Amino acid sequence: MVDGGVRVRFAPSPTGYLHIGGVRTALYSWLWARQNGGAFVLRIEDTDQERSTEQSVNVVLESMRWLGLGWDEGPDVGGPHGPYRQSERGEVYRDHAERLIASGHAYRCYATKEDIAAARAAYDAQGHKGGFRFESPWRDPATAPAPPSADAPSVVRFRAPVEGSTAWDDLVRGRIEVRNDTLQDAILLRSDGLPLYNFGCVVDDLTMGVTLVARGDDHIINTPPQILLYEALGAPPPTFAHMPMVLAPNGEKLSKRHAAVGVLEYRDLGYLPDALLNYLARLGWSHGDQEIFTRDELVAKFDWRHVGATAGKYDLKKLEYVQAEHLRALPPGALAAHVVPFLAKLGLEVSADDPRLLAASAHVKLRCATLVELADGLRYFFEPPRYEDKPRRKFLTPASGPVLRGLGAVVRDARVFEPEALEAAVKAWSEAEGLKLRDVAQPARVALTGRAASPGLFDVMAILGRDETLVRIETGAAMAEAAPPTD
RNA sequence: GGCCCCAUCGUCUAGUGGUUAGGACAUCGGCCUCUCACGCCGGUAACAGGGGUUCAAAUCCCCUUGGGGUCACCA
Repeated sequence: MVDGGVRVRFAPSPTGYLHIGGVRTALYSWLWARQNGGAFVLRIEDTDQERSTEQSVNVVLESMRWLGLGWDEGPDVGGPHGPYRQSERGEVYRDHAERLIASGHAYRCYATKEDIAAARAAYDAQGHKGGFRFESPWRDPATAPAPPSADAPSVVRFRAPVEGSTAWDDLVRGRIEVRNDTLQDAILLRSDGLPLYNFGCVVDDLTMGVTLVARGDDHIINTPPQILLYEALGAPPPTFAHMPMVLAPNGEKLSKRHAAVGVLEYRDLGYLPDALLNYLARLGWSHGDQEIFTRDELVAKFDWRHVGATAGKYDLKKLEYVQAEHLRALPPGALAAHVVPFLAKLGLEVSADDPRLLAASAHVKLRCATLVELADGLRYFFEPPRYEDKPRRKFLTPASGPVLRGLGAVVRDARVFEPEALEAAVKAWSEAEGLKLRDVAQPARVALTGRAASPGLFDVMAILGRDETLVRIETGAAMAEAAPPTD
């Protein structure tokens, strides 16, 4: 043990994007560390040189930063137990492997992959229904043959006990017990000297003083051999929490085929990190009937007792709902700041403190969920309307020409250019003209926004201002008058 | 197949022996209304099946069924 506090780690392997399912593991770990004033450690498990890339490491770091899941120790910030990339910890693994060999808990095995395949084939040929367990000739020192040659490649294997059983109290599943005779003599160090997952993981968690290991339940099967390794190294194992997986809506393993699974995709789609985290937190954990949580609430209220054991299906609709709630809860200034980059993508250079942006966002945010949608709904406040074909043909007809002209006059003469006053003036005028408000409002809406749906007409006018409003009504009237007659 | 895990509305879940089985998303009605939303009101909808234990079981135990994980010199 390195010190007394809570130490939790997130240990992704950099093989592409940071998966949404992995984020939930990271989140629960992070919440636990923050709630307890402990340390959150980020470790890169890159011993699979086939699949790990430097670019992927950057994706992981960038994803975690965007999510706001800050780490106290990790590959870039360092820390007292580094390095934090497994590829740089070869010495630590070799030391521990030597210790295990010296204490009799491990041995060198010279069997080749071919030897093992042959043993398996022979076993199967005897009509067994499974349960193959490779018996290395080097397991028993009394009968072990000499190495095939002086420089023969070898792996280091764990001398796993065959008697008894191994058990632990899982934080989310309770007690789990497995008979030791179902375990293999796992390879600790490959012939190239690199550690295999179960060994690297244990050595790192041990030397980094990790007190709680939270991971997906596909690792339940790895836990007994890991506990045995802790025992062989004379150290108490950490607490384990195996969380259920995140499945696709159809029950399959969630993958690219079902939805965006890379965290950064959600950033580009216009989701808020806090919303994504909120959704993920609630997928598998609950706090009574509460659905919407701020980040601080999550830190304060998270508990392992209410983490469920059932696999959850990823529900985009619910995510969207949670996202919409967070979007609406954002203070005007923060909302504006978030949407500015998305406006820029549309070619609109708008300042985050632009009064029109602040005002318009307050209305548009009630009609969308993501920042991409928000930016789209904001467009016509910052550029001339793009008149959509369908609403234009339906509402900017010759008959609405005079209506728009009349409306223009009312707007031009309005004493106070504010929503309530405008509404009162327009209603009074339309009643006097014998027009229903909707027969005025729809053509006006299309003239003003180019669309059939928008925030309240008078709010739009007020935000646009008198001059711009008049220009657009004029434009709309002209379009209406030039339109082919309807029958 | 062996080993391990899981099982409440379509989905996420509340529920820790006694509840009209609650909430949220989705869905379907209605209200509001200048459109679209928001909001509000209401409806449909679940304890996988079978045995036990108990005065009493969604809750505890067993079996069945169904789903999932894992059986690598991947993680």
